[in-house]
Amino acid sequence: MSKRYLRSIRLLSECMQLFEQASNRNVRQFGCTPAQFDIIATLGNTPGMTCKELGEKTLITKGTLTGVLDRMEQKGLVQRERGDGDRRQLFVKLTPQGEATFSEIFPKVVHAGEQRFSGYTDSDYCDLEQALSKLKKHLNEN
Amino acid sequence: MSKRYLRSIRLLSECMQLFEQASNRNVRQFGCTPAQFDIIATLGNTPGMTCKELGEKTLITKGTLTGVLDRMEQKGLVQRERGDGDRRQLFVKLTPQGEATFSEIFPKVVHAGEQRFSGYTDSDYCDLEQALSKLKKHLNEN
DNA sequence: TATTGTTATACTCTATAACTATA
DNA sequence: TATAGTTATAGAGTATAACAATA
Repeated sequence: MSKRYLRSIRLLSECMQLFEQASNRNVRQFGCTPAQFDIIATLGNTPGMTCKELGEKTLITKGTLTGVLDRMEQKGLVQRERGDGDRRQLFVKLTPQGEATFSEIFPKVVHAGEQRFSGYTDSDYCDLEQALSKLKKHLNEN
Repeated sequence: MSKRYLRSIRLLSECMQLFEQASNRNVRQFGCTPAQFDIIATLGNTPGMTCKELGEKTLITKGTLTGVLDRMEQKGLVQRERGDGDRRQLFVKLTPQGEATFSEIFPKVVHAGEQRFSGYTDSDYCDLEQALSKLKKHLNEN
């Protein structure tokens, strides 16, 4: 019987869409596409990382990543550097301007999102985290 | 303190991505894009609906929807009809071929997704549904 | 005047595969 | 041979605004 499964998946997808729709609109108002914001948020507060690592964290495939990074480089948000070790790897990091964008936008986006959780109690968070942690573990294993 | 919020949102997004990545790959193997599958799944087992209604259910904006429906019409999956009532509205429904595609693909996609929940107990489902229902309600209200 | 859906524009993401350069 | 990243290609989704037909 797949009713139970469908109900859960539908709920998961509805929650994600409800959240993302508002969040994406918010991000775009700051002049970033969702993918670009994802990269800024991933690179923020790090010394940078290889394209491979960045692709794995953001789930953007390498061919796509090149294009996204090209546009961000044009906007002066990221820079690519050949590292000292393996000369096939490119090291991607935020430029000073990228850092500034991160510092300015990230807290605002987080704050706007957090507003939607106002009234969520400790135990609400706890239940949600537990249920989602279990789901994540399960999805990773199956 | 936004740590709690960030942790929950990160988990939500990770679960969704883990699930969607596999599901989208699966859907594409059947020759549909995720958006097209979304529309087929929404129209399946219904007499059809207006573009407006379809857009609301799938969260595809009207300008985009026209393009998606164009491609699906070309593939012979959907048809658009001017209704009897309000003559501004277009009624969208699956063609017989669209119905056949729905009947063939939908169960397979559901089944493949359900596989990843094998081992999920009744109480696991229960916890997940409760946590997500509460979240959905909350997101809708704030 | 407001609403339904289309058109037009410009951009962005996507999958995929072939390619370059290193290893 | 394998890996990191780019290039090339074709298609698809996105936001946005202007528009036609109808209400």
